Amino acid sequence: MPEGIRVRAPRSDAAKNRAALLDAARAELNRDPDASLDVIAAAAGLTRRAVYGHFPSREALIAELAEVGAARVAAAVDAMHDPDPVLDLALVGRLVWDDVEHVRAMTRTVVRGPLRDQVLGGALGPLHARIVADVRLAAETGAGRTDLDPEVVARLVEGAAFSVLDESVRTPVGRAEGRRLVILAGLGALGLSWREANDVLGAHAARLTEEAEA
Amino acid sequence: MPEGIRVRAPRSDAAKNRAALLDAARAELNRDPDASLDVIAAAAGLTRRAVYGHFPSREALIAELAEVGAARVAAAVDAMHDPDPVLDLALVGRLVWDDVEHVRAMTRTVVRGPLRDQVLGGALGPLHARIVADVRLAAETGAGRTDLDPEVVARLVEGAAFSVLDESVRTPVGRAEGRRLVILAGLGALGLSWREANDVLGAHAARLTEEAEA
DNA sequence: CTGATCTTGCACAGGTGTGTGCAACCTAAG
DNA sequence: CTTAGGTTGCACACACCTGTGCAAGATCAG
Repeated sequence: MPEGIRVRAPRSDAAKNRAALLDAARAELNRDPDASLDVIAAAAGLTRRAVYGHFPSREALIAELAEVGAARVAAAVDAMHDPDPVLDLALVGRLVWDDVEHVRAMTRTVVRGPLRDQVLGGALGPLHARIVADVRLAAETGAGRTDLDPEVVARLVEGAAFSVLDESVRTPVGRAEGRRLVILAGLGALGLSWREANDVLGAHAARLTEEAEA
Repeated sequence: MPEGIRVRAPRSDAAKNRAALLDAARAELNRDPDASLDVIAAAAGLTRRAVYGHFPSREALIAELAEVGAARVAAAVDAMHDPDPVLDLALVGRLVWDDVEHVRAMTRTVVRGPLRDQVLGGALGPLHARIVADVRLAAETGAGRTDLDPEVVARLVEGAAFSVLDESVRTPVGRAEGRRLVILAGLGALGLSWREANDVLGAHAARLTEEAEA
């Protein structure tokens, strides 16, 4: 929606600075969820005042940050599927973790904060739907639990992932260990025994735990 | 430690107002974790200024609130034990839930906030130790998972309980349903399959899911 | 009733944060 | 080079919070 009559193209450094602001915000909010615009702008090599040339408010900045991140996750997860619901769930766990692992604290604050519904209901809506579908299919197949509503189970699965996120923020957890924990915790919430969960892990090591080829 | 020479007993309404402040704080912080002293004092029928007659600072108020709550939970949990680690874990889940169910949001903010370590390492330290012991014993018995460090499993079990707490804050969950969810989620994190978890629930319904006799 | 205990109401100091306005100043586009 | 696009640095207004001081009033103990 081009509203004003541009007599000249926007300067190229504008977009660059905007991106720098988003990057800086991601990094700073990853360290301190309540980082002020001042420190974010400084980290981007700009002034607080300049931020308002790119974003109407602090909230708008963070919201865009969250949406970009959510879109990234959604894209990463959409790139791989499996017909087996249990394996698919494990796969989702791995993909999400890989994409989020380096911005754990930031993810945590978004997912625990007021942006939660906006993000989970927005770009990540399809992901939730996929989890619910997997849970339901697993239940019908006999692999997953049938004692709880699939919607609730999906929430517990997601909650288990968030628990791992919490744990990984408190005590350092490596990338590989994080993957394993997310998958095991998720399958546990789905109703698998720990042996079954490990069987899944072992039977599909290539897709679940091994590093992607460079 | 009686520091000043009291020529007269303290007024009886002082203690009452102090308790009212704690109650109001519990209620208000249950609605808004960042409730100001102003609204808390008002809810207690007092002025913000009067608060400082009872507590040296806002932080001290909240800290005392958290410690009182933690002590309550610790006492409730200490009143009942079982030698079977799996059943004991389920029992702990039930007892904690019953004690916390009516202050879910408040509990959530304490447990997710900076007071976490102070509380979990303080009055609730023994509870964590008990969970770790149960997890370890369950692993040795063959009932619980052995693929993860007991300390990590304990964290996952606690995390599962917190997930249920989150879920119950978002969508209303009855007292009985909460109990069931906490236990099932906890045993799932321990490594039981959903059928095994339900078997435990069924075999000990009296102690796990039924209301205590009045 | 008397007086210590508590509460009130107001004021103030100090802090932190967001959002705006504006003149001066760089810097890239043409 | 010219000029619009972008940034700076300063100013201010505003909101909100905590913590304190102090005089005046209310309230309970003895």
